[in-house]
Amino acid sequence: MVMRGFAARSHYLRNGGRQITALHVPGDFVDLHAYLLKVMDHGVAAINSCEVGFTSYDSIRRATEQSPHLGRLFWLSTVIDGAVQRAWITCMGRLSTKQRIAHFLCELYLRLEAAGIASDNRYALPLTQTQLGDLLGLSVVHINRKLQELRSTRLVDWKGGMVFINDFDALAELAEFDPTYLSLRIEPR
Amino acid sequence: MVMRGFAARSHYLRNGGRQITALHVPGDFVDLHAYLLKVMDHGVAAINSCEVGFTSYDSIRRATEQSPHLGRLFWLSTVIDGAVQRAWITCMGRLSTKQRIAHFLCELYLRLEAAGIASDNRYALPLTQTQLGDLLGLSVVHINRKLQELRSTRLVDWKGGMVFINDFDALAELAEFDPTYLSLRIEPR
DNA sequence: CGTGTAGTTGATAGTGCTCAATTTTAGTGG
DNA sequence: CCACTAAAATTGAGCACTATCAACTACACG
Repeated sequence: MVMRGFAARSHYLRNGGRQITALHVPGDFVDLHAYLLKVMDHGVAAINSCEVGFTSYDSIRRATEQSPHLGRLFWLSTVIDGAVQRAWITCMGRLSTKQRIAHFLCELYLRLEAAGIASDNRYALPLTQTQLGDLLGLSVVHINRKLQELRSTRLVDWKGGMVFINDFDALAELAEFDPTYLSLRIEPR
Repeated sequence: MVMRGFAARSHYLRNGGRQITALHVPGDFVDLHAYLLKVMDHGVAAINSCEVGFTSYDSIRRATEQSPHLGRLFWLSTVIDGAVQRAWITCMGRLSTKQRIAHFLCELYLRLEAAGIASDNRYALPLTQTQLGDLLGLSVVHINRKLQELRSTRLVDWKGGMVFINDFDALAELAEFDPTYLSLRIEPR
């Protein structure tokens, strides 16, 4: 489990290309999948300096057997990861570059807010533009240009590793972002 | 659970666009996610004429509580779905159109073979090119053209709703397809 | 002050989309 | 068995989007 910092799950390709398939933030159980999938075909790496916690598979097994409720929570955690991945698939397949970036920034804000490490429409985002490209399936150059366009709308800013969302609702509207898939408790914003 | 036929999980966008985020084939538990996620933000629809089985959430809950092993199998099922989605993300982000199509055809062959409804490198694929486009995040026209190029390589054919894989290994090589993520039993091919 | 990484820019070549038309296929009823 | 119809597949043309390559700038660090 990630306690502090960001971690990325990624695939590497023959030509040196890379695709990040999941971004894990503090509070995320990173490798519950691996508890069930004996063979993993990809790697998880820290994005920045991370603090992580470990548990033995044995203790997870015992916990799930002794407490079905806890078992369901673990299961739920992986199911939500799946919902996030489906949202990413839709982003990558059908949204414009600007929408993809906006969608990602919206998603991450809500996830970090839920984790208690973001508020006031701002958060630290320790990614390089190259990493954002690997995450969204785009080249750095293109990310850079579309990011400039996005900044010029004044809806959002990202500099010095900090994201400032000036108008969350408008940004979400732009990205067709619907937070339902994150399964967060619905609270008045 | 799908007993016969294909079903697709998809998101719809404002502009009428559609993205298929998962394709379910016979033997797939389609809505285990929904057992845990009380709110779903997308739909599941039959692709062709389907035969489906139903179970109550109650009986799933009872089964998982009485038999942790069965519970782990259900969980595993959703985790494998997640692995497939991650593979799709990589496809959509970093593979060429021809590779994406080839990757999809390879994946589906192995899944159908495991379900016992495909063998001899051939299977029935009841999708239109439009649906394949919605699945891979591409336009019909583009799908059509790249499909022709793929056919011209003689590695694979697809006509009359039947796919014929003439050289699975070469097709997999082209698509950088590694079946690990499907978590199928490894059998000599 | 040198060094390396990240960010930015311009130019060019692919890649993929849209629109619109045409051909083929499958299914229907006579 | 044939005519009719709707859906699916195919084609061409033009344009928009995105990648690549190659510089160049900004910034942090020792």
